[in-house]
Amino acid sequence: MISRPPRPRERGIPEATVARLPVYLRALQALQERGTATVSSEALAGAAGVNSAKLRKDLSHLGSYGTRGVGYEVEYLVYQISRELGLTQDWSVAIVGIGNLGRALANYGGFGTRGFRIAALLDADPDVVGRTVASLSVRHIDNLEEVVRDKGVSIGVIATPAGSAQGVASRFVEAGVTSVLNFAPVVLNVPDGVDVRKVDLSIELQILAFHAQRRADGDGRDAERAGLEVT
Amino acid sequence: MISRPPRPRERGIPEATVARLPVYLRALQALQERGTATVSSEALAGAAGVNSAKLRKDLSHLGSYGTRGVGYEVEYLVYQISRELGLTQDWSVAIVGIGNLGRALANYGGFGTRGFRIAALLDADPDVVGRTVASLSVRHIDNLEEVVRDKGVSIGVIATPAGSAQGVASRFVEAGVTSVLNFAPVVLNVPDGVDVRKVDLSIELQILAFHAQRRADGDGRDAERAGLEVT
DNA sequence: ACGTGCTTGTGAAAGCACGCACAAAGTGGG
DNA sequence: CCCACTTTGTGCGTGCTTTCACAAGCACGT
Ligand SMILES: NC(=O)c1ccc[n+]([C@@H]2O[C@H](COP(=O)([O-])OP(=O)(O)OC[C@H]3O[C@@H](n4cnc5c(N)ncnc54)[C@H](O)[C@@H]3O)[C@@H](O)[C@H]2O)c1
Ligand SMILES: NC(=O)c1ccc[n+]([C@@H]2O[C@H](COP(=O)([O-])OP(=O)(O)OC[C@H]3O[C@@H](n4cnc5c(N)ncnc54)[C@H](O)[C@@H]3O)[C@@H](O)[C@H]2O)c1
Repeated sequence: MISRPPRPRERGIPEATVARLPVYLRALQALQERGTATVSSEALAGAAGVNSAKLRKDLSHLGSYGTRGVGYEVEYLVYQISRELGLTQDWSVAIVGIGNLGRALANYGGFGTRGFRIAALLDADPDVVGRTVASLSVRHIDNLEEVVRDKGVSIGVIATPAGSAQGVASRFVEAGVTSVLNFAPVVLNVPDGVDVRKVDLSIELQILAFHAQRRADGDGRDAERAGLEVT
Repeated sequence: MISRPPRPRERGIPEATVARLPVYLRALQALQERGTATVSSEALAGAAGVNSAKLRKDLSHLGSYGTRGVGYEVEYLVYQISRELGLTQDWSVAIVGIGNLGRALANYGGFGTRGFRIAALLDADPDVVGRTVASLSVRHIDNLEEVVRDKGVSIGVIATPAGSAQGVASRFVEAGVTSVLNFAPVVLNVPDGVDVRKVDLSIELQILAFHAQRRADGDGRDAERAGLEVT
């Protein structure tokens, strides 16, 4: 009865699950490179640093891709997760702010391997504009709209100082970019329908400091509320 | 195996709150620089990009530091949050892996202003060891234990390639470092009591891609399921 | 054909997190 | 001194997340 009409249209994957899928994907790709054909939820959960029940529930949101008594076929699962995450298509990325961080990002080779193509680098500094970074010539920020259009940029990365970030974000939005990754330590204001994620190293350090202090405080006695763990 | 019957349910600020305190702190410091003396939960919440009820509840975990009818005294609140986060003391940070990213981190000035002092840079590459980066001479990774001891390092930052990250993490732990910030795209295995946080740019991009794809899929018709927001 | 053993997929329970809405508490004017 | 107004602190309902625990499903050997 249950024919095999693949049900890829499961709307509504929990946000928490979405955030873990990339982790599973990476673990699966590592297994794949090692030639592993199938993997159990227990083993994959171990590699991803999560509880196995959570892993199974997460995967169940994509469909029933496992085989009871056996586990999951690695290659098939890699494909399914990639498809769900939208990695079967290419995404064009523009980085604005080619300073310390922007250069590091541009030179990082780990993006291209996962469907993300760095299409353009932009900066406001005349000394930086025109220089070649990671085989790309840095364009002036004034060309943002043109670059977005011509290169089909769909993801904008902001690596400018905090003071310039909101302006850059607004221009991205104006140009039609609806996905933004922000490294500047400011809260960006964007209209509905635009997805902004931030990476803030200072905040990470402060969270670590909080836990470290707590550990030091309640020392000796009940220091067990200590570590979160793993990643 | 590790069952923990006794629930350590004592003094506890929710994890979600801890993650937002640094955001409030930054907003408060911006107000402080502008000379603002007091601020309402509504105004501060706006600056931090959160709901005002959430802000008030978060702050209530630290104590009753507001005045009804008036708001919060900026300076006092800055102090209280700083103290809670452990920023009234200095934290010594060591960065391992002085490549693209490690150099950007070392050159970033935004840490020192918040109680974090970059105390040492370490690398394994003979070409990198001995060079001066951000006024620090890069030490060889073999000196990790010595450096941790002599500089009182309490936070370790890992910016090495993925393959080296676990080894570096283990050495950090062995040397007594219980807080680790990991940029390498691997799940680190550490003993209980060690706090690891990860920053993974690829994951952020993949989450953006997921939402972007969803937006593109259900276009035109019900595109309202669209953007989150965050910052 | 059928039992054995292993692993998935998922109800159900428990725990968190969020945000509304409002009483309590403080300010300032009259 | 009292009243009108403002803003905090929080009780409570709602929905999301995590985890447990186990029936159902599949492979394989007999
Ligand atoms: N470097 C790090 O490790 C690090 C760590 C945490 C956060 N950050 C944040 O990342 C951002 C960048 O850091 P950085 O160290 O690379 O800074 P940086 O000063 O080295 O580089 C900033 C670059 O942005 C360019 N720029 C400034 N205004 C611009 C505009 N309006 N349009 C286009 N380009 C503009 C500048 O010309 C410069 O090249 C900052 O917001 C910083 O707070 C950096
Ligand atoms: N550059 C980026 O923007 C970026 C973005 C996302 C993730 N990452 C991750 O950050 C890490 C570093 O990236 P990168 O671009 O700086 O790489 P990189 O190759 O430029 O630098 C890595 C450095 O680590 C050193 N190293 C290697 N093994 C070591 C060891 N065992 N002990 C000490 N040092 C060692 C190398 O000598 C090198 O200097 C990688 O894991 C990468 O995946 C980087």
